[in-house]
Amino acid sequence: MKLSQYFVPTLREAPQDADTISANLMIRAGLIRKLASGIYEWLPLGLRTLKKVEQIVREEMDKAGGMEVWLPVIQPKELWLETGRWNVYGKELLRIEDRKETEFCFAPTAEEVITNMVRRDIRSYRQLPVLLYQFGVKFRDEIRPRFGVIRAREFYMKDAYSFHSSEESANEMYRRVYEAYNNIFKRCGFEYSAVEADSGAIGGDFTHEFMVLADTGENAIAYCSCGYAANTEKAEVAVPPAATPTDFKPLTDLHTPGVSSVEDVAAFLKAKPHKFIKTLFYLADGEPVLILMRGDHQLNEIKLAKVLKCSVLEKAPEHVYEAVAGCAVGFAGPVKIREQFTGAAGVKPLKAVLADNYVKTIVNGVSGANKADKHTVNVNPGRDFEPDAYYDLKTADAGDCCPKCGQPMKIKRGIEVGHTFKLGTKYSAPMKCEYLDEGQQSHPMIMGCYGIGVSRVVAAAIEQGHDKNGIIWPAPLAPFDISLVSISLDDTPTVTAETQKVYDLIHSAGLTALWDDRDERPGVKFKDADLIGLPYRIVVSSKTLAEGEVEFKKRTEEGFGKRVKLADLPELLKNIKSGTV
RNA sequence: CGGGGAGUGGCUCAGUGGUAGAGCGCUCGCUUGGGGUGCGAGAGGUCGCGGGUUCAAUUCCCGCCUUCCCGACCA
Repeated sequence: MKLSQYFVPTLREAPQDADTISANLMIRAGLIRKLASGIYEWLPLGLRTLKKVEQIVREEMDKAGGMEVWLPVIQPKELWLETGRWNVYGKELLRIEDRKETEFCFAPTAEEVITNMVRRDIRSYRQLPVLLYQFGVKFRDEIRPRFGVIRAREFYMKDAYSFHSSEESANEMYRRVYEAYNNIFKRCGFEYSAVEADSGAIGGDFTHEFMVLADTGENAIAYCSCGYAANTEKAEVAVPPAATPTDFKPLTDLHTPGVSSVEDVAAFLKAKPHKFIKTLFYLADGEPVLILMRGDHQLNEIKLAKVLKCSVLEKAPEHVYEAVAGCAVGFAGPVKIREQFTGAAGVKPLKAVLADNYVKTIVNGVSGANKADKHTVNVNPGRDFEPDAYYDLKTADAGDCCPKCGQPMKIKRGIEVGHTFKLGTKYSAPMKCEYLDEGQQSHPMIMGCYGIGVSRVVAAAIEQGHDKNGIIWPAPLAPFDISLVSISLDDTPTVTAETQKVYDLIHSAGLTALWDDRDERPGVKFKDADLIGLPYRIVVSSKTLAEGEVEFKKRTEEGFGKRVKLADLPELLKNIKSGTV
C-alpha cells in the first residue's frame, strides 16, 4: 500500500482527551477517531490490526472446536425478562424502542439470545456439547468511559458460549477454551497473566481473567514469583508475623475535635496511618457487624462477604453506627465497643467483631474512643480488646505475603482482555434450555461463557508495546509488516522504480508493506514510521542504491539500519516471514 | 447521581462588549534533502445551541447540549 494514497491521518499532537498512552498513540497514528464519549471510528490502519486479532482468535476458537455464528445486536426485551436481567442490568443496558414501541436492547452480551437459540433447536444429549462463538459489536452504557478504546461504550468482542449435558463435559470445555485463550494471547505477543478472579454473585467453580500487564490497567493483580496470581479483589494474603511485645503504654483519650478520618486524625496527632485501627460498620443480612482494619489498609468486601456467609452485605447507615457505637460517625473504636450499644431505632446488637490479621500486629495504636471528638491512643489488641476472630480481610498490596509460598507479592496493573467463566445453569434454568438424557429426563444444560475484548486487545498491545516515538507492534498484530521508505534526492524516478521492485519482492515473499512514497523530507517519514510502529523498516534512497543496497532495521533499533545488498533481500524477507530476524 | 474544568479553523490553544488570531496541518511557489528545513503567498471559522441584557454579544447573564477530570466505601 502506498502511503500517499492511504487514509492514515497522523497527528503531531494528540487531542486533549487522550488519557492514556494507547489512546494517544491510536489517535496520533491514525488508527481511530472518537465520535462521541466512548464511541470510536476505526480507520483503515486500525481496522487492519483489529482484523488480525480477530483472525487469531477465530483460528484458535475453531481449533478448540468452536463454531462461528452471528447473533443480533438488537435483542427483544422478552428474553431479558426471562432471566430477570432486564430489571437487574441497570443503566448500562441501552434500551430502545422500534416504531411500534416494542422494546429492545442493544446487546451488551448475548447469553439470552444464544440460550434461546440453543433451546429451540437442541434437544438431545447426543447433540451436546456445542461451543458457539461470534464476533460482534457490543454496547454498554458505561458511567464514565475512558482510556480510549479500553473502556469504551461501543466495542468489538468475541463472545463464546458452550452447552453441556454434564459437569465433566463443561469442565473439559473450560480447559479447552482456557488453552485456546493462552494460545491466542501468546500469539499476540503479550506479557499476560491468567489470574484467578472472583466469581461474584454468579458463583460457579472457577473463572479466570486474562490480564495483559500494563501500568494503565484498570485492574490490580497480585502475583508472586512462585506462580501465584490473582485479581486483588480475590488475592489472599498470608498471616503477617506477630508483633514483638514491647512496652505497652497506658490507654489515653485525646481531644480530636472535628477530625474523624484516618488521614485527618493522623495529621492532627502526628501519627502514622499504619498505627491506626479503623473501625467500619457493615450490615450482614441486616445485622450490624464491626470490622477492624489497619488504618492504611483497604477492606476487601468480597472477602468479608465470604467470611460472613451472608447474602446481602452493605455498609451500615449512620443511625446504625450511632446506635452501636454511641457516638458520631468517625469516632468509633474497638475498646469496650459492646458496652456502647444503645439499641436506638430498633438496631440489633453487634453480631460480630472481626479484625483483619494485620490489626493483631499493631502496638500502641490509635482508634476512635466511642466518644464525640475523642480518639484513644496506645490501644493494644489483646490487652484492650479482643475481636471475635481474625481473618484475611484486606485488599492485597505490594509486599503482602503470598498465600502459597509466603514470599512478598508484587502488584501489577493489568488490562482485562479475556474472561472465562463457568456459568452452570444460571441462564439455562430460568430459560428452560434443556436436553433429554438417555432416560427421557429433562435437565437444564450446563453452560460456560468466554469473552475476549478484541478492540481492547489492540489497545493493550500498544500499552505494552511503545516507546517515546510511537507504537511498537508485535509482529503478529502489525497492520503491515514493513515500513518501506523511499528517499530521493534529485533522481526520484530511479528511486521510485527501484523501490517498486523492493515493494514487489516484499509481496512475493508473502509480506505486506506500507510504502511511504510521499514527497516529504526524510525526517517526516521516519517520524511517521516510528509513530505507526511497523516491526521492520526498509529504506531505499539514492545513497543506498548507489551501492546496490537498501537499509534495514527493526522498529526497536535506534539510528541507521544495517545495509543489505539488493541480492540478499529475498533471503532477508524470508527470514522476516519466518520470524527469525 | 454530586463537584469542578472546558467548548474559538482539521489538531493544540490565545484573545476581545464594536462579528477574530497564533503554531501545527492543508493548497501553491521557491528553498531544503537521512530524524517533523526555511521563506513567501493562500484556502479554511454562523466563536457549541437557544434565550436575555445592550445601539451592538464570540465576549456579560440564564437555560440547555456536548465533552474531560474527580468523587459517588474507608470512621
